[in-house]
Amino acid sequence: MAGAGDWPFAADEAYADSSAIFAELGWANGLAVVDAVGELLPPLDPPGELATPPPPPLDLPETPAGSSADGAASSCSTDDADGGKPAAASTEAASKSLTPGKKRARQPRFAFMTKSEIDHLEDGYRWRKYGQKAVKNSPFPRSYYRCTNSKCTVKKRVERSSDDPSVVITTYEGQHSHHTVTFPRAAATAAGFSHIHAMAALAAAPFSAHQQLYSNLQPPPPTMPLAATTPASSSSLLQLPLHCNHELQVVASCGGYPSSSSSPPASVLPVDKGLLDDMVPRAMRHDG
DNA sequence: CGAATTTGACCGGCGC
DNA sequence: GCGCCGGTCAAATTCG
Repeated sequence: MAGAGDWPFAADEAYADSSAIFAELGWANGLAVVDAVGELLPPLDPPGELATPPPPPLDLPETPAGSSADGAASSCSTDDADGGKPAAASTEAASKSLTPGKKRARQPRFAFMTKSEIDHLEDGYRWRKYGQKAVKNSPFPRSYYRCTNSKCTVKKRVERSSDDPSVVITTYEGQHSHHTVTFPRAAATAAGFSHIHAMAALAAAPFSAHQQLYSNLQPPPPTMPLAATTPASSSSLLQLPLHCNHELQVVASCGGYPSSSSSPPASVLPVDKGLLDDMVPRAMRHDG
């Protein structure tokens, strides 16, 4: 597929720490941080400090986003495992159940940080925890979840930032092959989970959408097809075209809001229309 | 009773 | 070659 090379997580294994992913995205000044109450939070204080250990020079082996306009294309999709250096551990363990010589295709990853006291945030999908590991340099364990849909291979990792325990780092891997099972839309809205929902929706969006998103995120913003009507000089509002002809607005805080306002501009507010609900045609909302 | 979680073991890649 | 580490498996346990 063309353009897949835009995926910045080519050699995701290089990102020892999830925060490094953001750094790579140029979000070091303020990751996509949302609060469980639905408010987009200003960039975490010491910008970049979230990257627990100073993000090492991300010298991606040979699949850096951009090393190839279309060559590294596969880097993100699945077979990049061969393109870049073999995954440190995300695949081999799985290879246990695979025939020798066959590596599990690596899935694209999408990570975001959420300020919340809850580790495992509701995102509309059902997950089953299959492991928990202590993380080096972090007092908090990392939990591994897998989508309960047997046909869905999406996984997600949840861990707390060692620098800011109030921040939960969620990393999705793969795409859902189905749609959200159930989600208390009203409750979610009431609880202000819109942003989280949006992020989760992103994780569920077609990969092409991811690419779109990331290509938009790539700094410096080229001719960003932004819908932002406000001086999004420091924050970026992205419109993510989805397959169902709806648009999901995602806020990527890249340095805070315009100094003039302490809250997100109206146009940056979450779409309060039931993100997944609107994204997913009702007819398609059958599990599996 | 079935589903989900917990937890220790195991595997393989990587760095030294 | 060895030890560390991340990721996964699977049996045991807990929960609804």
